[in-house]
Amino acid sequence: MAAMTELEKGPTGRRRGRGARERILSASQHLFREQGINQTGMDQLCAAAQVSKRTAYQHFAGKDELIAEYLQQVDPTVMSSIFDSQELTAREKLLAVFDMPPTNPMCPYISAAVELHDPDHPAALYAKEYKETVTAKLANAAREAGAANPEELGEQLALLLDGAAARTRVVNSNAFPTAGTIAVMLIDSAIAAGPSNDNHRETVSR
Amino acid sequence: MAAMTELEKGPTGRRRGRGARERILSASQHLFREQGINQTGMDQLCAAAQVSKRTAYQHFAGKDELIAEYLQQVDPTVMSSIFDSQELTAREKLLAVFDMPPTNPMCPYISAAVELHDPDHPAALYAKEYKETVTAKLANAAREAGAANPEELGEQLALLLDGAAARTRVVNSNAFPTAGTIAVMLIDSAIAAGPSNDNHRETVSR
DNA sequence: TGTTAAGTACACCGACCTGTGTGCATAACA
DNA sequence: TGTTATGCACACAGGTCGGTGTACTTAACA
Repeated sequence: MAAMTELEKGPTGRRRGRGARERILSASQHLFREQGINQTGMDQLCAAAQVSKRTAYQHFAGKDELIAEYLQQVDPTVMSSIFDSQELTAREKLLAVFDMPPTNPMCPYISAAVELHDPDHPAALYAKEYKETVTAKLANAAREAGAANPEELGEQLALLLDGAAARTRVVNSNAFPTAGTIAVMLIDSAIAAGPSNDNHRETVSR
Repeated sequence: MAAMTELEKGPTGRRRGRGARERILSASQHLFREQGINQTGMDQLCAAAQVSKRTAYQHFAGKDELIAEYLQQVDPTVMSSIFDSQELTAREKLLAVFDMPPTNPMCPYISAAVELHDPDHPAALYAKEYKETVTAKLANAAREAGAANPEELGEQLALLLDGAAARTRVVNSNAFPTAGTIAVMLIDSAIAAGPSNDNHRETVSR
């Protein structure tokens, strides 16, 4: 509602104008997540961003392009607060991803892929790319933690994440704790099986 | 394409008319799954079902009602071919659910919940109900298999299922084998921990 | 054969959607 | 201060959507 961020008057500093683009993307974060992409019209979005429709279409070639940029702005660093943390051990990183939510309605990447329903849509391609990046980061942390098969563990944990997100949406209870429980089992089992002999942490493998 | 079922001329036997309702629901199974619910208009659906639009709206109060009935017809028995099987042990039942797909694009229940985006939509309520039924059946089979905590194992396996479905959609590779691998671990671990002492099969708990 | 329920053909409505065209205001920078 | 990119207000085009009204044919059953 009245919590329309603080850039209402625009940052006044970007380039020349009054930062309409930022407001549009900011509004899309709210509306696309809370109402869905298809349920949010450009008129409503422009009104919420306090931007004229004409301006919106000067910044974005069309709604599809806006959707793609919206999705890219959801988490541009791909959970770097977890994976680039200096304070967490690799094992703690693997578990931290299950403590993030309850984000709003659901993982925006799955939502976008389902709502757009076109695997070739730029946003759908980015969603896939994002998921693959997360999986790779999980695999890296798994390797660092000394897992027997880091790629496999990464894929498994990624699946748990997606399962928790999807299930939380359909059924109406937080499924992340359950996913976390399974994750602990998988991680401990994989680490117990070990990579062979040596270190279990501080093996920065890349 | 030309594979428009076999009831083109209608079953000729139902009640009086020519079975338009069945054709509509049959067409919705194809179109809603392959194109999505929002992307499928009533005009297209009626054309595919070879039914006049007027007739469609005499059978269904509106698109929402049609969606709900479509979803209820996807799997009315809730995987009874697995759970009511006489030939499968309880443990085999728990694993069999991961061998079903690759169904078309994705679990229709998750799709519906995401696409409709209204938790109170009749179809969304049914999706939730369906998922809860599956979870309960998994828990039953888990108890029958002698799992330490059947409810927990049921919830865990259900989460794996949803994760595999969602992930298969976003990333573009079949995630069910990975889910199955995790399932084996969880099941064996839960059974090893045992309910206490007695039987590991043929305990028809309901 | 006649009655009646079921289905048909097709034009049409209002709402909403993405996207434009145009003329005007204004903030930023030189 | 003047220039120019940036943004605004607003009407409107063209399309699609869900849903309806009307007058008709046809299939089922008595």
